[in-house]
Order: sequence, then structure tokens, then C-alpha cells
Amino acid sequence: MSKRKARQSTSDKNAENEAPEETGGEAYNKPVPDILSQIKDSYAELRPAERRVANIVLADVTFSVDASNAEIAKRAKVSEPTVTRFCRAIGCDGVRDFKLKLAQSVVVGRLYLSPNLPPETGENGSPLWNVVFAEARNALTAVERSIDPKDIIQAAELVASAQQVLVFGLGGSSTALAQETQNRLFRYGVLVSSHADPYVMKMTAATLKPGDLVIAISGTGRTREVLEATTLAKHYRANTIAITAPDSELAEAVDLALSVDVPEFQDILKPTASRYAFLAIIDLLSTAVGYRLEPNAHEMLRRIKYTVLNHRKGKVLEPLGD
Amino acid sequence: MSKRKARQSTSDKNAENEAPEETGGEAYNKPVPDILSQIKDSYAELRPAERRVANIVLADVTFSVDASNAEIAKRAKVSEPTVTRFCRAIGCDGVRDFKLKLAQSVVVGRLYLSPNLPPETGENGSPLWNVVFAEARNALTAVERSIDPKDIIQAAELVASAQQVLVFGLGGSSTALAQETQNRLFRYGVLVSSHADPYVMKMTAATLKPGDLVIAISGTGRTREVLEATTLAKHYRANTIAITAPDSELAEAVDLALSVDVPEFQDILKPTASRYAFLAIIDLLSTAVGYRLEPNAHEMLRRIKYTVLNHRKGKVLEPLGD
DNA sequence: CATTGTGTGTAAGTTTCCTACATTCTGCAT
DNA sequence: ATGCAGAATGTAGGAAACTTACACACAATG
Repeated sequence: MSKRKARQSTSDKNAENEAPEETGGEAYNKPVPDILSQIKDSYAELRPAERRVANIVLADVTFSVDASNAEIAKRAKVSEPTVTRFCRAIGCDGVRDFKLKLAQSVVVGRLYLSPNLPPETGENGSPLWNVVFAEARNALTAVERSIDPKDIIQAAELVASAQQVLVFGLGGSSTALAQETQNRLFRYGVLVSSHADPYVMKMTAATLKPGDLVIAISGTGRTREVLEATTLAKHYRANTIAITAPDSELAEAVDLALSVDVPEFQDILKPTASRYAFLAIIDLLSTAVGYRLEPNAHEMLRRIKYTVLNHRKGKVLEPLGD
Repeated sequence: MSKRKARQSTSDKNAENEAPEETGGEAYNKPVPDILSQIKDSYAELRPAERRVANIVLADVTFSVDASNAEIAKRAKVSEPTVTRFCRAIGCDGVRDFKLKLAQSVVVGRLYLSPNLPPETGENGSPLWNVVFAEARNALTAVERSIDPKDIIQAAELVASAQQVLVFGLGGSSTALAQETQNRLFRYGVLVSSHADPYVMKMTAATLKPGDLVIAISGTGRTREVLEATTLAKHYRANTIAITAPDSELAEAVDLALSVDVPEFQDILKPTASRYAFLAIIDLLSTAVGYRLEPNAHEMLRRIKYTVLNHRKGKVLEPLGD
């Protein structure tokens, strides 16, 4: 198939050579369905001939995206109208609609590997290379889909109006995330401290007053000492937020749960991907707090930046501290 | 358009109701071109009528994906063959090929926002919502592209063969990441400790022997105390690794630099996205260490899991500790 | 066994895309 | 200014792809 070489049209003015931008921030405004999942979900209800079409599609997606109705029918040993019926049976308008959706679906599939992916064979030498990245991305997507921005705003309001904020996390990763939460919020002028000593957690929880705030971080929502200290804070009428797994004891125990279920491949040697999700939540929350506390947040950051700048030479816009 | 209701075929055996999986890990094996960029890049070389087609497509991508050749031609006020020619001029086989690629292209566009995105106007109320996610994803992509898996394996070898490992990080986020590195490596039986006190850092660095290891974490690569302690460790013949920015003083000072340049939008109220990149590097490294130290790593994890399990009721496969 | 309903293919119709040719326009040379 | 050649584009018809209608076969039920 020969392609004609594109040529310059010499009569055009230079200004007319610039392509217009796509309209708006999001040029495409329709949802992208996961058609492969739809095929699998509908499989049990398909008729026998339609199943043979499904088998062909699932067995060779690359072929199916480009193939005509007739080519698919031939491979599946069915009639052409049966292919149309298959497309209708899985929820598409027809073959054309199916093709577009299939093409889109595989792009999504390229970017997000399914959970429970078997371990990489280490073809580049670094074990689980693709898994680590895929799951980090899945974790971010899970946050995007399951966290309501209104909850972020509400949480930021609780932080901004609290006289003091305590952050609790135990077990290693949650400890580090609690520390990171402190590290983010103090920069905006929030009186915040994180604790990893279960006794200090309970003692400081007992000093809280109405309007104060506890942010509890737990990947499983089941860490006993975090739950106990958070319940104690509630007893003393402090507000409570949890960053945790959905439908967990901790999620049920607090005023506002920022919870997310992160699907991941269970390899005992691989760190958990939920830290990416939790870090994203902390970033969303701290950004919202920063904006909520303007212009004071800016003043606090200006002071900190000025201090760090004097302590060390560096670019003005690089991260504050590290 | 009526859709026929999917029905159960009662003559099928239950085992035949399960859909087969798509073949292989990556079911679709063709590259996904960015057709919108191709249109913009080819714009200057397009003929006048073809440009009118391009204008229509860029002005309304949603319409264009689903519209027939005739519908596009009508809107652009050109003939139908001109639409075919337009598709050929931008590198596609024809209109069908163009359509598939356009559908795919918009999915990619949906998932990656460009760096230096202007601030969101807060349409969902949570400030910089999209920026936080886009930049986290960009950070992960930056790691994927700039880190050599061989360096991960080499770093894991240095960890595995060290008698002790020190992790240094200062400034808040690097502190938490250093702690997280400790939290990951100790689980495989590595003798590892992290320090955030600059005096303790130097003192412990002075105790190192040849073959010991320092992992230094710094977003900018310019934190003075981290640099000094790392240099001191080198002086005492310890091996040194840095997780830092490329071409920085720290990157130059160590034996092996795992460095990555993370493009991000500079908003003083938004946390830095490089933490996602650094966390991914730590995860890759710790996974590689775990695999390198098999079967001892498994034994260590078994003991830790057993301890945590007895301390708390939970699912067997959930994250170790938090 | 007869009847009814479901599943599927064949054949024909419709839609969409592509090719071939004719016409118009533009640029260059004389 | 005129003529010629090449490029651009549209019209008309052909080919490809998809869909609809109807016939036939098979399965289930009474």
C-alpha cells in the first residue's frame, strides 16, 4: 500500500502551518470500558458459536483489533453475522464499536498489568522489575478511583482547624509514612507530631481536646496499638482520620476514613504497593491543607525556605529541605 | 438500537463457561502511536483540504473517533476521499487504521498529563488533584527509563555482601525514606540501620570497614551533612551508594549512583514527586536483595511473619507488619 | 411424536471506505 | 500575457465490511 509523500504547499502563509490544539483539557470525554473483562464476564452467558468468537479474540487480540468481521468469522469457524451477534452480546453496538473499544482496552491493559501476575523471569536481571512499577501505578489509580475529593477537602479542614495534630503509624512503613505526614504538615504551620512508641501514642492521645485531630495510618487497619490510641483520642472528643484499608476496624472506628483497596501480587519478597497509594493520599491532603491555610502556609514555607537556603546553596525552586 | 439479551445455554457443561485468558502477559504486541501528535507534526505539510480535516479532528476528538468517513467529510466540507488522503498523509493505512489509532491515542492522552501543567482550577475541590497523580506517574516512568537494571543488581550485591549497612538521609522526606530502606532490608536479615542525626552519622561512618556499605539518600544531592558522612565512609574504604539527582555532588562522590531526574511542576505548596521515584528505587533494590539472599531472606521473613501473626490476627498474605 | 423456541448459517441489503478518472487550480517557463 | 505541467480535489463507481431478514436445524417440553 503506497503512501503519498506529504508536501509543502508553498502558497500557505506561515501562520497557517500551525495545527490547532485539541479543545479543552480532556479532548476525549467518553468512558473507556474494559472490553476484555466484559468478554470474560459475559462468557458464561454466550451461545456456543459466540464463545468460539470470544476464544479467538482472547487468543489473539492483536489480530482481532485489525481483522475484518469476515476474517474473525473464518478463524472462529462461524458466520459473519455471528460475529456481529457476539459483539452485541457483550454490550457493544456492533463490530465497529467493538473494534474501537478493543483497541482502547488493550492500551489500558498495556499500562496496567492485572493483579496476581506471575513473577517476572528476570529477563533484565532485576527481579519483579515490571511488577514493582505496574503495582505502583495500580496503587495510584486505586486512589484516584476510590478517594472522594470532598473527603480530602474535609480532612484538610479538620487539619486546618485543629489546635494540634497527632499522627500514628506502626510497623515500619506506616511509621515512615506517619513521619512523612508530619514532615509535610509542619511546613504549613500546623502543630503536628508523629509517634511510633505505643505508650507515647496513648499518653498524647489522652491529652487531646475537642477539635484536635489524630491521623492514623495502617495498611491493614488492624494494628492493635494504633486502633487503641485512636479510640482513646475519640473518647476525648478529638477528631479522627484514618488512612487505611476499606472496611477495616480502623476505618470503622474513625470520623473520616481515607481508605483504598490496593490490588497487588503477593510475593513475600516484594514490598507492598499500598505505600504509594498512602503517599498519594498524604500528598493530596497536605496540598489541600497548604491551599486551605493560604496565605499563612506560604509565609511558613517562605521562612523554612529561607532557613534552608541560608544553610545550603541551592536553586530557589528545588524541594524544601529534601 | 435494541440489544438482544444474553441467555444461558443450558446444554453447556459448567467447565465450558469459563473464558480463556488472553495469551501471554502482554496480549497486544503493536506499538501505540500518538496520532494526535502526528497530526500536529504533519500539519505544516498537509494540503489545504486535509488541514480542514485535521482542524475538525482536533476540534472534536470524541466525535471523530465514532464518525464515519462521510460525517467527517461533511463537517470539514471536503470530499470523502480527502479524508482517506488525510489519514494516509499522517501515516495511517486508511480511515479504519486512523480510527483505531485515534481511539488508542486518546486513552494514552488520558493517562499522562504533560509536565509543567498549569495548576488545576480545583474543579473537584481538591487542589492539584490531577497534578499529584500525573507527577507520581511521571516519576515512576522516569525511574523506569533512567535506571539500569544492572545497577540494581550490582547495588543488591553490595548490600548482600556487606557486614553492615548504614542508610543516611536528612531533611524530612529523605529521613523517612532512609527509615523505609532500613525497614525493607532488615526483613531479609541484612544488618542495617538508618540515622538522621548528623553527628551519629559521622561517628558510625567512622566505624565502617572495607566491604561495609553506606546508602545515602538526597533529593538534590547537595545536603552537606549527608555528603560529608558519605565521604568519610569512603575514606574508611566502605562502599557507597547514592539515591539522588543526576550530576550532583553526591552522585559524583559515591561508587554507584542510582540517580533519576524527575520533571515536576513547581508549586511551593505541593510535595515533591521525586519521593515516588526514590521509593520505587528502594523497592527495586530491596526486592533484588531479597532474591539475592534466598533462601535466608525467606527464613527471616518467615520468622517476622510468624511474630507479627502471633501478635495480631490477620490474613496470611497481607503485608508484613504495616 | 408433535410443537415451540433457540441458535446459526445463507443470502441479500446497506453502509462505509477506496480507487479511478475528470476537473480545477496553481505555479513556472516562455 | 499565455500556455503547459503538475498538484489538489471532487464525482462517480467499485470493493469491502457490516447488518438484516429469512430459512433451516436442533433441542426442549408437553
